[in-house]
Amino acid sequence: MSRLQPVRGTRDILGDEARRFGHVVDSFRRLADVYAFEEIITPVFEFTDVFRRTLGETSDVVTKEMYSFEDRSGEMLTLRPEYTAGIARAWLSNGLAQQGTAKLAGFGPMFRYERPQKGRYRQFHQLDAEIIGVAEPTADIELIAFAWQLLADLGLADSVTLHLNTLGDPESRQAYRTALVDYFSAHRDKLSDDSRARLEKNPLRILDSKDPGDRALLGEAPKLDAYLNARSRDFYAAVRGGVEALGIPYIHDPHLVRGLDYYTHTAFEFITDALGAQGTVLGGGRYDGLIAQMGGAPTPGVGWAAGIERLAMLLPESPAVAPLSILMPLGEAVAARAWTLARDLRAAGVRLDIDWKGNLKKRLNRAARRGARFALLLGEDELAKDAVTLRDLESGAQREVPMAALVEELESHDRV
RNA sequence: GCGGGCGUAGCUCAACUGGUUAGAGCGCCUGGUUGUGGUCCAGGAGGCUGUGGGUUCAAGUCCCAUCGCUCGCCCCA
Repeated sequence: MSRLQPVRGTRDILGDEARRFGHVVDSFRRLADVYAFEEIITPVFEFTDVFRRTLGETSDVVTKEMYSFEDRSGEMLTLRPEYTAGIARAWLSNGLAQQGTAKLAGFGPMFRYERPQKGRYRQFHQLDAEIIGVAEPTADIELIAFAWQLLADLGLADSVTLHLNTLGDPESRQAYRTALVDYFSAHRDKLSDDSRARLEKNPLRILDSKDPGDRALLGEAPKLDAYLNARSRDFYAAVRGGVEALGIPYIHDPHLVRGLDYYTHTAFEFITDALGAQGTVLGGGRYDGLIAQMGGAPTPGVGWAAGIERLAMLLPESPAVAPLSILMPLGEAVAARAWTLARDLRAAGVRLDIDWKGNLKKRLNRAARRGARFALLLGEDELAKDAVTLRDLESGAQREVPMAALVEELESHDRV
């Protein structure tokens, strides 16, 4: 047992959970296509530098939270902790700049070496959507529209809240940062230990501290609004205008921040209170500085990512499955016909399983407990007539149906 | 990396202050004779009590360590 357990923070997804997971992915892919995003599938691991360059050498993230290892040829590799860096790398590797704007969407496993919590695993899965090459707020709005429609399609419109903020352009952001450092430095003795460390490494993060003492200081703290230049103000106004035009409810959240320097302008998160401390279900923002920081020509970008497991957990109900039919061949003599019949029904899209084993009583019993809708009995009597006995497991009614008419018969019942 | 709670069949849980072959329900399998279900009856499989040490005549029960789960903190790209 001990050796057969999964690695810490990893897990098997099966049964109803797998159905929910699949439903989230299906909804995302359908909508990504409708919004005219191209699918992009990037490797699950990259050279460590790809992530290190985007995150900065000193951050906790690099030093203790990436799944890094050396391969046999001595290369330092890292299992991707997020999608964006890989997409940015792919954009550069493939010379996609030549094609102008790119709207890219993908999903898959991500890896972070951290202590598991509710809805937070070492291997988890994300949906991701990015627009690269558009400097205008239209891209931000389109991404939020996409995200909102996805959440609404999943039945989550009422259980999440959109939090929206701006970090301003680099000039505004820097001015604000300086003001914040000045302010908190003056109150250094009242800050929590954690926030004193943040003062050095990541002052914006003090704004979303959970420490009550820190929070008490926020009231008097400088507000970003006062430091936004005209360009930044206009940009944010345009994003808000778009979101409002679409009728998407949101709250302006001045404490919603991003720590890294390449983030600019828009930051947004869809948050639920149903998942404890891990309430963000979908988050994103603009990262105009990222591609330049990776070594490419300065290129604007916006995107978001969403945790598939978290979305799956929040689904109000299990996804519907198509009615299940079970073919029950009775006796050796009908085996060959059972195979061809099953093949034809499946080719026509009927969801069908075959139960070969046990007496009929056992088989009907099993079928009922599986929640099957129809039993198809094929014995020698039926074979002689080129028919099956079709039994409705809900009503108990049954009658003989010619094989040729089966597909139509099953489909008409599907709609009941 | 730090702190709190918890680990007994697939699942939900029992086992008096340490005391003999660790039990129950659900689920699963088989049977109750030939092709008609969810009920009922009978039987069966399935546990090195997470793992490794220690204390004791005796450990599921006490102690230590470790692994895992869980709720938070740090972090959240």
